[in-house]
Formats: sequence, C-alpha cells, structure tokens
Amino acid sequence: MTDLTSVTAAHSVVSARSKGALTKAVIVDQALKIASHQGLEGLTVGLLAEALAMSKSGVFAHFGSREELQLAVVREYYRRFEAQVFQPALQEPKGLARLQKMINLWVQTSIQELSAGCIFISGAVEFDDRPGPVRDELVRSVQTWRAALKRAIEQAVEVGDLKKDCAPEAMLFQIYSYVQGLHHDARFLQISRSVDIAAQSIQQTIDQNRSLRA
Amino acid sequence: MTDLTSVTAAHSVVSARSKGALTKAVIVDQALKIASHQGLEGLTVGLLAEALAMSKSGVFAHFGSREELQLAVVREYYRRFEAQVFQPALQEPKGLARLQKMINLWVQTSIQELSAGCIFISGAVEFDDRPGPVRDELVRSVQTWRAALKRAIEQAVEVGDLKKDCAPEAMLFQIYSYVQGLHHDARFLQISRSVDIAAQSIQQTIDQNRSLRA
DNA sequence: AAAAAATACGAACGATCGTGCTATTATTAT
DNA sequence: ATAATAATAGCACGATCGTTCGTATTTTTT
Repeated sequence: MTDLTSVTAAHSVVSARSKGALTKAVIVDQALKIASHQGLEGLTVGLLAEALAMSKSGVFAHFGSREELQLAVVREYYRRFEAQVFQPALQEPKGLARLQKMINLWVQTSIQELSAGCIFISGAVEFDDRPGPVRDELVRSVQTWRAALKRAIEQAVEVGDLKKDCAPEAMLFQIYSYVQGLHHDARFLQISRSVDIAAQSIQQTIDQNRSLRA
Repeated sequence: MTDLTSVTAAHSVVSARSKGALTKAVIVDQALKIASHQGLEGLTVGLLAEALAMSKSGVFAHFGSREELQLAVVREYYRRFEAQVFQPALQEPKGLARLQKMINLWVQTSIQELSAGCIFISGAVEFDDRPGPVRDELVRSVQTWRAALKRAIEQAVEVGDLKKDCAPEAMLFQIYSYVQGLHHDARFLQISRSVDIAAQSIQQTIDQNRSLRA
C-alpha cells in the first residue's frame, strides 16, 4: 500500500524524541487523514480529538490555533510528498526517465484505494478565494512541486529526450490538468476507467514532445 | 459583462409572479454569488441574510433547510449554465463549430473578471467525499453537461469534422481537464497567462483529432 | 374594505465552532 | 527520589451554525 497518509507516517512518529513531539506526530497524522477526506476546512479540532480519543484542549494545546494545525498538515503533506514522490524520482537519471517516474509516483499516490484525495488539489479549490497563511503555504508547496516538474521537463529537453521546441509551460499545464481531471473523474464522478484515460492522455502529451532520434 | 451570477439573474427575478417567488429569486441570486466565492459549503444562512439585509429566519423560511438552499443554488446555476452556454451553442451547426462554441462559452463564463469560480468544479472537490442530495444534484448536472460535450464531439465525427478514430471519451477528458487546470492556475496560482495556455491546449487537442479533408 | 393567506421578523433552542483558563497528571532533569 | 517541566483533561466563554416557533406585517383574494 502506497499511501501518503500511512506509509511515511512511521518516520515522523519514530523520529520524535520527546513524548510531546510523538503525540503531536500522531495528531498530525490523523489530521492528515481527515483533511484528505473532509478537506482542510472540514478538519475540525473536535472531530480530530474524537478520532484520537483525546480532549479537545489536549489536541489544541499542541498548535495554539486551528490555523497552525492546518499549516502543520500542509507542511507534513508536503514533507511526505517530497519523500515519496520527488526524492525517489531523483534516483532516475535526468531526462524522460526521471520525468516519467515523477509523474507515475504522483498519480499513484494521488489516487489511493482509500480514495483519500490530494490536499494540493483539494486545497487549491478550498483556498483560491481565502487569503491567509494556509493559502500561502499551499501555494508555496504547489509552486515548488510544479517547479520541480518543469525542471524535469527542461532537463529532458537538455538531455535530448524531448524536442528542442517543446514548450515546458504548456506541457506542465497539460500534465497537471490531467492529474486534476483524474482526481475529478475518479473521486467525484467515480469513473473507474479514468485512471487509464488519464495515463493515456499524459503519455500522449509526452509523446508529442518527444524528440525523434533513436 | 458575461457572468452567470448577474446577467441571467434578471430572468428569474422578472419571471417571478408572486412577491414570495420574487424575493426567493433574489435570495438565490445572492446565494449564487456567495457560493461562487466561498463554495457551497461556505454558503451560510446568516451570511446570506446579512448580505440581503434580511433576517435569518426570513431567508430560511423560503427553503426549509440549508440543504434545500444549496440544492436551489445548484439548480439555478445549472439553469443559467444551460441558458448561457449550452443553448446558444445550439445555434451553431452540428460539428466542430458547435463544439468550439460550447467550449468558448464555457471558458468565458467559467473564469469571470470577478474571479467567481465555476460551481461545478468547486462543488466537485467539496462534495467528492460527502454523500447526499447536493452531491447527487451536482453529479447529475456535471454528467449532463459532459454528455452534451461528448455528444457534440460525436456529432463532429459524424459530420466529418473530426477523425473517424478519434476517441470522444479521451477528448472529453482532456478538454474538461484543461478547464479545471485553467480554474486552478488562474484562481489559485493567479497565473494570468494561463488563459492563453489553456486555450492553446484545448485547440491542440481539437487539432489532433481534426480530420484531414478540406 | 374585510378576510384569508403568505411572508418576514425576533427571540431562542441545542450543537458545535475555536479558544482561553485552571488543575491534574505524566514525563523529564537533577 | 525529588524537583522542575511538559502534557493532557475539564470546564466554560462567546460566536456562529441550522432550525423552530409565535407574532406582526404585508400581500393577495374575496
């Protein structure tokens, strides 16, 4: 099972030193699960406390404010995203291989069997009209991830895997849109074959920009 | 100004017969505006009443429940969507012209200068994990709209504007994804040139499936 | 104009929201 | 083991949520 809300969780919990940091990690882990389903706005202190069999104030004390809790969730999600999607892809050599790996890992972890959604995508809709630190953190995370994707595309051009005249921004837009579309069709419309259609569309975009040599 | 939350509003208000139906139309109109910004979940009775300079109970009485209010908003949005996007496109002859018209009107009304978002898109994220009548109504609306798009694609194939072997489902996925991507980039990331990139990507998808004759 | 019906308001409800306090535990450091 | 510290629970607060109800005011019908 590859799931951002469970696999990488062990790390934060294990790496905790004091008791406080440990329970905080457990809380954030649970908060992440809730936010993946109910959204960051649906994540409430009372609900979280109940799921943890803790008191509201006990949970709350670890963050000081609900906003700080939301921020902790976004940061943790980004941390896991980096560890699970971005870092492993760096093992692959620069070029198309790395780009493909990034996309594959992204798609894999975006749509889980638990149907836990990607917070970057749901958060984008929730906070597109709601200014504040949470929005800023979300934008920062998404921008970083998109910059990494774009960089991978550009490197694929440099290496010669992709066409010299390929427009990285357009490619990025299309691929990012497809993952959103996959999210939409799989989670909202519950179209099961959307995974295949999305994968095929992504491949199509890559193929269009692939250089013709070898 | 082409705006689903204002232009077509006149119709519902004017066509109202009794005083009750009239104010109800005004309420729904305002509710639509709020929901376009705060989302259907962010639409609250108190907020709505305040915006209308009415009492909470006065507003509430028109619907009987918050859920019914949300449903009224979804239905009204669909009604305007149909009147403003779908119906005008039927003026165009079957084929690529009609399809293009549908897409153009959709993109135009989806992203407004007021940055009021499309409820079909924001609602999909809000309700992808929240069962109930509102979700059902949203799914129904979106499915209807997607069926219309798909039908337009198929007709374009029949007429000979699009290739015989073009996969309508894949085209639909790509185009729908691009509009989502446009929403995301324009509203959340505030990338202004995303309108052009999206339009270009949509055109690209169409061109790929265009038949080669004439 | 009077009667009937529809509509809006005001106040209040229980629930839940985020957030403080205070006390009591449980964990660390000495 | 004892002292210092950190973590959790309990309780209560003001605000807001959706909702109900009784009353006053319009609007509509007769």
